[in-house]
Amino acid sequence: MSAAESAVETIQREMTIFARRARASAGRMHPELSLVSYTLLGHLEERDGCRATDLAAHYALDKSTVSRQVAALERAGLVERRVDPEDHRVQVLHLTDAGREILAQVTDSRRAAFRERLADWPQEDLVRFAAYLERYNAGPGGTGSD
Amino acid sequence: MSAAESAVETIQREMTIFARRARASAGRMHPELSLVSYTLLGHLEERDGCRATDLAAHYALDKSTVSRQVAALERAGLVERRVDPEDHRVQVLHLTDAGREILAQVTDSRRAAFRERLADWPQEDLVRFAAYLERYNAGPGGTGSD
DNA sequence: CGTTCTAGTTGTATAGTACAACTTGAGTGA
DNA sequence: TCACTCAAGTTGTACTATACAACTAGAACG
Repeated sequence: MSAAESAVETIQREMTIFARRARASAGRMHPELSLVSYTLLGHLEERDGCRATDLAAHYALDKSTVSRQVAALERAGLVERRVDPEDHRVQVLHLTDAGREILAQVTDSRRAAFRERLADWPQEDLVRFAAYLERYNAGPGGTGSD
Repeated sequence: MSAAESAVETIQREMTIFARRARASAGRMHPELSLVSYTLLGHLEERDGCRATDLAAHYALDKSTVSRQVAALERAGLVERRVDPEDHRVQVLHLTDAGREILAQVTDSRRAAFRERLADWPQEDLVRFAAYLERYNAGPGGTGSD
């Protein structure tokens, strides 16, 4: 096997390990906000509100899954639903102030954890690693882990 | 914000994106072998057999989780348990031929996906990216995404 | 020996997910 | 206008992955 092929295999394996760990630890780190909830909240902030169907499509989740996630987030007071006056089937989801606050908090704490984990990395390596990750995620979608 | 801090933030964001995408797609790609099972099988092949406890420690899984996963894999005929003659508490897990075959199949298909995604990367970058990921995952546990 | 440690299993509970059946509202063609 | 079809969400149900706690069985060491 060439060095490139073996590197691809390593990348595949390590990304897989990371994905599994991320999910497991997200729950422990932030019992109030699972990785999915965090992601959905982030999406709502980014888009400044959207429909449940959009979330389902964007994250390849079943609409029932999104429905229950949103219901939980609403129960927790982190999002609110506003019925679209144009189409009464549609509920436009918005972050509440509390939701915005928790999202910011979790983002901070996640960032702190990453920072600690990467504390002894030389800056040059951090920058290069970050660039590789961006390049990977920005790459042609659909075939990798998308 | 320093370049190092901004790099940390990028790493956090991109890793999160990756994790979310991987989670969404892992199950759909290989219905016959979950992400966890695949990872465990891969570990067994790499180490040429190991104990359930080692798997649990290495992947930060509860021993009960590993126990059930292994039981399922054994039921499927993909691994076999050999009681350690030195210590009868220990079961050394080994891939069966069927396990090796399925692992190879799934690895091929996953590798193809990754290879396609990484097709236009210079080998030098692949090797460095792989090294960074290994280093990240091997890093001090508990705080990042471990 | 008995105590304590280790490897693994089993009981129980929870979260996240999918699929299917349903409800409600919107659009559309005769 | 009315019936039919399509779209957005909800709810019933089932399954998987997971953790934690309680347990069994074997080993190690005094």
